[in-house]
Amino acid sequence: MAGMMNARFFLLGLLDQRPMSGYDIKRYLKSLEWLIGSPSFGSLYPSLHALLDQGLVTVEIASRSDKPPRKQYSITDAGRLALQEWADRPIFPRATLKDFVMVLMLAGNLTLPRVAAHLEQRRAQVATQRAVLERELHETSGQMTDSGERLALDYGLALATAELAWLDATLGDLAEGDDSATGPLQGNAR
Amino acid sequence: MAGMMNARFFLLGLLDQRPMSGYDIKRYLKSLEWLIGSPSFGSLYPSLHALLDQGLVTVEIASRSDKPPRKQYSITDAGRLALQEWADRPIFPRATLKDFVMVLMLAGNLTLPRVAAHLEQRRAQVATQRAVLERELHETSGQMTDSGERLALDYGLALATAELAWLDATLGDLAEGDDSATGPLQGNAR
DNA sequence: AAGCGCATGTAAAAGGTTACATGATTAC
DNA sequence: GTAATCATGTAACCTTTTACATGCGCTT
Repeated sequence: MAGMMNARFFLLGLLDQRPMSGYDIKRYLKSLEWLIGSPSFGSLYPSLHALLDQGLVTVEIASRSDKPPRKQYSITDAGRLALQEWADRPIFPRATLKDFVMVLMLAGNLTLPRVAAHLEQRRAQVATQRAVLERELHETSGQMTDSGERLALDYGLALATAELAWLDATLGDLAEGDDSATGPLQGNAR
Repeated sequence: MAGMMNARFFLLGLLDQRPMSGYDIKRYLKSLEWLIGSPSFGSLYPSLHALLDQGLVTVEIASRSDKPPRKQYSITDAGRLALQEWADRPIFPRATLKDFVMVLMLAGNLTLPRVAAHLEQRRAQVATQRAVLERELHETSGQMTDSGERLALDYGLALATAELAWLDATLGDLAEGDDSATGPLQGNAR
């Protein structure tokens, strides 16, 4: 699902929101398959087993009358501790869009300043990458090089610009509703 | 670099633009590492060897006076044929942003109608995904569910909207300069 | 001769996907 | 009883990253 052994921590974060079975997780993630992909059962179940072996989650077999029984996984105290440590780490330089969305998904477990810190880090990263793309585009625009490369650079530039706009707007919302109750987090999609 | 054995065809496409060494490819891809990631040498060199074994590329050792010698890889006729077949396949449903950028990069080797077809396919895919995200966002907005999920959905919505705008603008440019010489392909990044 | 940037390569380990196998329960 | 959905799991295969190993050629 993602390199850097992120996948397991992400699953742990989902289980911190509410206990779920493997099947539940798969369905839940289906709606954002486009952004982060939903893991295959062939990687999902072994990941849950690994978390279990590490004592970060517990299982409970939930038998229901009308449907086959399922295994409900719940996070443990040790799991919450490990998750906290993971979420506190700064985004590593080569983080992808996927990595960022995974952190975003877990924002509900984080304090507002921590969420803001993650957004700021992403902002810095995207701004840097945008500058790289722009420089590259200007350098290659002189010589009539490959049109495919120009297309790709232009596309990347458009996405980076849109992402920066969203980050700024969302960061603004966070600052606005700073310590007010639950925090509003209105939509900023244009 | 990407599942679906795409990586090798992508490399082949780069070599169709101009002969390069492994080191060259790595540097070339470095500027769009953010979008598609640049492969590690540990996967790059074996991929080139595989292309060589399949007869899709040839090598030539280029000795230069001032620097260590390098292996220049060039595409063969068989390689061009295989590449054509690959590029003609429609984008598969679960294609990621990365997959799309890889096709975009190779646009220079494709005819204008083919490029347009790829963009249209991507447009349809993104529009569908955008609708999924929007529905999900409205469904969950009633119940005060997790704020992280709302953030992620809103983020995805913003990106999808921006991508659709870029696709429409670029598709417009392609139609405009339809059969005029080299095709302009101006920038549409906002 | 030591160190650095260029350049290529291999092996071990990790992780994921595909395909297969299994079983419960409901609906026909 | 047979198909369909729900639900979990395993194994073979493929690819990638990580870490290491090697060597050329220039500079100090």
